[in-house]
Amino acid sequence: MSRKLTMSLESYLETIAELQIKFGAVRTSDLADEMGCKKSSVTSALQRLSEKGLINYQAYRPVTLTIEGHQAIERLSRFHGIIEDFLENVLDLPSDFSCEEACRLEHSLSKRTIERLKMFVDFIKTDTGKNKTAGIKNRFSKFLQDNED
Amino acid sequence: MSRKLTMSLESYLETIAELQIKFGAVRTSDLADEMGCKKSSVTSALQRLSEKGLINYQAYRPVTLTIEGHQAIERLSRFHGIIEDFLENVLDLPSDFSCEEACRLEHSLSKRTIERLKMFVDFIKTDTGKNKTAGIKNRFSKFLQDNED
DNA sequence: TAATATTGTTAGACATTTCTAATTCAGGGC
DNA sequence: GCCCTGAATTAGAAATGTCTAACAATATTA
Repeated sequence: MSRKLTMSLESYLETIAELQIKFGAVRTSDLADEMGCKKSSVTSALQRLSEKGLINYQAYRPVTLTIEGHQAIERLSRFHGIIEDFLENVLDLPSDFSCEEACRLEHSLSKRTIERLKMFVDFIKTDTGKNKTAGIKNRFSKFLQDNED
Repeated sequence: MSRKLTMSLESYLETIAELQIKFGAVRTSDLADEMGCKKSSVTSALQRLSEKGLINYQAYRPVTLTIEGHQAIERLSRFHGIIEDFLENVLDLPSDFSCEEACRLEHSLSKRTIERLKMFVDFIKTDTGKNKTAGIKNRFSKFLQDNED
């Protein structure tokens, strides 16, 4: 079994982390609801995550993340944050959409692109355009308004 | 059979289009080389693309795109171009890397994000920062140099 | 043309991901 | 303690996507 996670398993792992914070114990049904799939699919995913040592899983019991599971999540959630920040605060997309889109993209963007994207967001936030009044973000907002279809 | 393409089939279709321009006829072996997979995987993909009506396929003969195939490609290659442009000319990443990354991302980014990204790249290209000398691109380049690790 | 080399396909395997349907388990009520 | 209900799992199917190895078709070339 390879160590690398598929997009699907990454999503399950993240959702486990979310629900753990939200509810404490994480049950199969909650995961199925949140992921929009059947419970049997969840069981299958849990078994595969368990084989990879990312969750503590025993049949018929709530699951928890292992240390390794938490580490895997950490990288993902950092990626998610950077992408969401870019979509919402640079591209000026609505926050709910940005979050959903980040959920997809965090599994596709390479580390290299992510890190550069972070640099760019940081840059945009500090850059004021030297004319004091309007930073790039404001000018882009105006640009969007001027170019509405 | 669903009409929607998977990432994998999208990649095969694009590669067929590329090779068609490059070589005229598209053979299984060329596809396998370009995709970095075995010929039998190509055959399997070709059969599925054929069922979806995207390519003209007959065993042991070179393949060509159908009208539907061309249409599918059009959307994808536009997406690819926008993403590559962003990576290379806004994030200032190397062009070969940008192309590879765009190949992955064109299958993940939503239409909405792509269109907004295009607006943003257009904006960056016109925005000169109002101080005549340095546009955003130049300032970001400088920012990157100042913040090297 | 006949032998050979290349190219392409099939068959069969395996992993992933999902579903439905059947079964098993755990906790609460009696 | 026994039964029932709901939660969870298994079994079995299907689609995708890939591989290896065996086989078939085509091309080359002697």
